Amino acid sequence: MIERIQNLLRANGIKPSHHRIKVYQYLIEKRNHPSVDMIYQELVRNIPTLSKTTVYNTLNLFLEKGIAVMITIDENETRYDADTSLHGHFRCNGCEEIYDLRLDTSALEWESLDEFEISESHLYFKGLCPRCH
Amino acid sequence: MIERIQNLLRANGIKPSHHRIKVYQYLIEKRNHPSVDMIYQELVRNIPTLSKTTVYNTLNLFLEKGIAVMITIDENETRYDADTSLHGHFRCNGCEEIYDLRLDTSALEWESLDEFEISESHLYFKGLCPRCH
DNA sequence: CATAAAATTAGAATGATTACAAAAATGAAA
DNA sequence: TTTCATTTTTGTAATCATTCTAATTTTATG
Repeated sequence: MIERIQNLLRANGIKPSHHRIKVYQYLIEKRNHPSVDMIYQELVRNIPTLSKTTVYNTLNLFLEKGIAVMITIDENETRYDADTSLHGHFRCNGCEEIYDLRLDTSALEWESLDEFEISESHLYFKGLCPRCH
Repeated sequence: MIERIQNLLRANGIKPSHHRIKVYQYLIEKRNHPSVDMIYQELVRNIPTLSKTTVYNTLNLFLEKGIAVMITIDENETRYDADTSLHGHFRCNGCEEIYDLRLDTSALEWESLDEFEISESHLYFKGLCPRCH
């Protein structure tokens, strides 16, 4: 597992330090679209010297190298996702859970965007999830 | 014009004060998806006593009453739009312009969302616009 | 005019994020 | 192993958008 992460990081031009591996592992194991603080609070339990700045630095590096994406579904905290494939999100206003929305990518090939060069696509909804509805 | 705005505000349960009318007028005339600061800088030229807090209060009231929506396409500043119809946005990484994307709303009726009650939909892209491309 | 309610203001507080410079860890060469 | 340069990490301070709060001004009403 760790080794697979190391290879993935290296393949994307990221030196696989212990902290970086742990942050990436958190993202792919929890799949919970965490904020910086959520990652920090979890990891600091095992890495007492961890600095929140390191989590910021690491995530910004992941974004830059394209192995994670930023989600702006929460107005005051950035969320992160290691699933960089084209998909949407749903944030429940009741339980605050963020769901992944697998979607027919053909629906996202818009007509009038011919001349536009798209580098990022963001799609999300808010409302109530089945459990809270 | 002013009168039409007054009626619209009143119809949505908002007392049409001078400041509120001006903020709303800015939104519908400029159609530029402004930040709070952009609105403030423009209006303060004619209303020297204007406070930025008032712009914040006013926009939050508009959101609450449903006559404007928040756009999170800019990572560090919230943008606003008085067009509350379902449409997307495109932010050019070159000129920073935010374009409206009229889109086939049928494409946004996703399959697996049956049990979810949607109250907000957000769709945006980033990249290069035709001029900057 | 008087008075209560609502709107506006200014400044302080909050909180997420970034900047920065020092300290620690890493890795290669001798 | 030791040295030395490079990279990573750290802690603190700075930044900046937004909200809070309490005072002031404006508005509407009797």
